[in-house]
Amino acid sequence: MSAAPSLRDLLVQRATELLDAGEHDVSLRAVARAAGVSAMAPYRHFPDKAALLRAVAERAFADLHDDLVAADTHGARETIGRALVEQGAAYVAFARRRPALFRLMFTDTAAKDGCLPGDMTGGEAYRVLARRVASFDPDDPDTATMAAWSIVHGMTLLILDRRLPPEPAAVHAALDLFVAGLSRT
Amino acid sequence: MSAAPSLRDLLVQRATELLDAGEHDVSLRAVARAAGVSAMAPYRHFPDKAALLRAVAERAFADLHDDLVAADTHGARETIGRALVEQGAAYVAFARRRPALFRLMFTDTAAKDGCLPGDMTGGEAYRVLARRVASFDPDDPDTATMAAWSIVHGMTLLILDRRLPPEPAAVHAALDLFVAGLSRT
DNA sequence: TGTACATCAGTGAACGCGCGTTCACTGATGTAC
DNA sequence: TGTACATCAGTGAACGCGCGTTCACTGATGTAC
Repeated sequence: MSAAPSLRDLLVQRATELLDAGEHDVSLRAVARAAGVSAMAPYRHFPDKAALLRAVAERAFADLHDDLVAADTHGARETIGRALVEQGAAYVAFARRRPALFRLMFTDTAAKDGCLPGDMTGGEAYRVLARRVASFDPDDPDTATMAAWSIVHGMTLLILDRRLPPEPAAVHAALDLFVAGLSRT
Repeated sequence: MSAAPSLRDLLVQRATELLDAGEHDVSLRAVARAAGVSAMAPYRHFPDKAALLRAVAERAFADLHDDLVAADTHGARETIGRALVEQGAAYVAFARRRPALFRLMFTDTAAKDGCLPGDMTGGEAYRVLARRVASFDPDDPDTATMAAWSIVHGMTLLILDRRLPPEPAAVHAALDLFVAGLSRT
């Protein structure tokens, strides 16, 4: 672990910035350009483009994890149900703030075949959600977690794809409805 | 409406077939090739590539609509809750059968900006779902429909992206959980 | 201390590729008189 | 019936583009003796 800022880190950083700046897709050459380096330089640090994107997704999953933890602990000060709703809202908010990055994290393209970057099941971010859901439905936590993740993920993508309105009030209402149903099970 | 099979229809057909054959993306030239026609021929029938894809998505939405209606009426012979669950399972099954087409239908890319093909809200397929949901929660049907669509859509994409297992039993379990919660509201 | 060599990050030109789209065209069909 | 012209679907060559990746290289740094 050297203290010097490595080109590797810089490339991940620049790629993330390009995605956050609205680039729906990012080319290896563009990342190199943004880092002020030749088109070939990235190959010193990554075997190919997919490997760079995998590193970008991994760091993004860590960011998402932090957001979920923050929302969960904040919400838990009121009620357990509130913690779950706040987690969902944070998930949506993350994707709205960083849509291209979010799609990169979750979309399984042929290029990434066989190697899911930041595989959420078994990942840290997933566990934050799973633990909170388990406090509601200890009988079948797997099914409840699957349902919870699905509703949040679906709402997120439907909003990104402009099929549903992005209003926070609507998001909260739908999540409240789901959590209310869970509580009464 | 001529009886002769137009090249326009053939292009839509071939594009759909290419997507269903596993092409994650489809190029205008590939579609023309598959139709046995020069690369320029499609421009006689569509102003550009996006217009062709829009036509493909529109036809696909009609197919999805038919699947949802069939599942709904089939399920409704038992209970109303069953109809909703079966609709959700049919949505997932459609996407699993035709993943590339499904992504084309719903993903809002920069290319399609300002013109959502088969906009589901306000579309026929959406109404099939909305009507069934309304039979559960007449107080706030919009929120309940949003939640229902979200859970189904999210489960679908998480399965396509290999974040959740595709087992029908798991899908049904999660949908049952949601519908049970809805019923008790 | 000096020399010889290995390592390693980054360069810059070039490759082959498929793409969407342009352009000017061909040749068949329909239609007006 | 014949001629002149417009319409229209499809052709085929070419454009410019950015891409991921290859290749042989340069020049700085570290290390063994």
